[in-house]
Amino acid sequence: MRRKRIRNWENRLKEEGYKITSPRKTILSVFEQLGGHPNAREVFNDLSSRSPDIGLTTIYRTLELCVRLGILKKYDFGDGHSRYEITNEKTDHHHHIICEKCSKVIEYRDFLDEETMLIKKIQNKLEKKFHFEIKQHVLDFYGLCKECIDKKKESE
Amino acid sequence: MRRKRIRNWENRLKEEGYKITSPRKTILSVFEQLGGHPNAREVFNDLSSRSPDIGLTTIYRTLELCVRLGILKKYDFGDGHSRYEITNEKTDHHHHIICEKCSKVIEYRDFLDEETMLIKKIQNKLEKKFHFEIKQHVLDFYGLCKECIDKKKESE
DNA sequence: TTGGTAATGGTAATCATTTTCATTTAAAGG
DNA sequence: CCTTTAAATGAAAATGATTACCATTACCAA
Ligand SMILES: [Mn+2]
Ligand SMILES: [Mn+2]
Ligand SMILES: [Zn+2]
Ligand SMILES: [Zn+2]
Repeated sequence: MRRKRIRNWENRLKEEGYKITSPRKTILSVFEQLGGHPNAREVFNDLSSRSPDIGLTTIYRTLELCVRLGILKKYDFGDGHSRYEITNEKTDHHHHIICEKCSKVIEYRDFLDEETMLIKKIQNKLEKKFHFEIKQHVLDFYGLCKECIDKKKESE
Repeated sequence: MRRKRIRNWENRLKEEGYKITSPRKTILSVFEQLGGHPNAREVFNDLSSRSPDIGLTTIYRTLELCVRLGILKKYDFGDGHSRYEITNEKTDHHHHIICEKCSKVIEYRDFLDEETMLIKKIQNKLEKKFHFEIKQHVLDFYGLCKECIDKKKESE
């Protein structure tokens, strides 16, 4: 089991009958290289020099397509625009800590064992009680990052 | 300790030097009576017959003001518009189960004891590790509600 | 009761995202 | 390789939520 299929997302597209196009390759490369949680415009800006021919429309379309196919995850951290993140073994499930002041996002995936177990337990309880079929969960913490705490102290 | 201050939000406004106006009373009454998680337009529609003189602008302003003062909580369930909910003893902290198909929201607050304790524990760990000051958290589950599961089965 | 100031509401402006439609391109065959 | 054809693209216009402006109104402290 060496490095598993590079550009695994090309397969996903083919599987579903979508074409592997130049814009799609370029847009996905942004996620493979930069990582993080860019929004549509940030992807657009990042590409503006390298590929000024790719329209913002196509970026939006590609991002949403990839979300539908599970290639990207879509997040809303409450700052007014959707953010996207590539799905793969490394970035798979994790939780976020978000600064309410500067929107910095820290992600962590070194869950306590209890953390994972308990969430499964809660999920089972809820599925039975409310007859839901639960697909995923979001556990995000909101607060102030170190920098914003310091800034706040100074200005007081 | 009988029922604590009715319309406690009037005090909050005064405390912060804001005026108790007719539109503000009316808008907050929607939350006291209807409950739920309405968005700005739904509040506007609900008021359209009773108080057709209140502008959508004022509703947006009032909602955001109340969020700043902690009178309302603001949520984003990913369906494209912010939703608001009144904060009080009864509705205080709870988690959500959201249907990804029809956007139905169920809320629950009968946490397992472990649930509450573990979240505190995780929060402490994170505060130390990342030097954050964590103010709140969101634990929401996403999936399909009973009705949407049934509909899906039928159409197959 | 009244003056000063915050609040309001209509309208225009923003901003993210979607739709439309004419043009281009991937990829399946030949 | 060359054609064919539906899918994909990009520019521009449309949409929908939220915000900014500004002239007018209404709290409320004096
Ligand atoms: Mn992340
Ligand atoms: Mn709720
Ligand atoms: Zn910060
Ligand atoms: Zn549903």
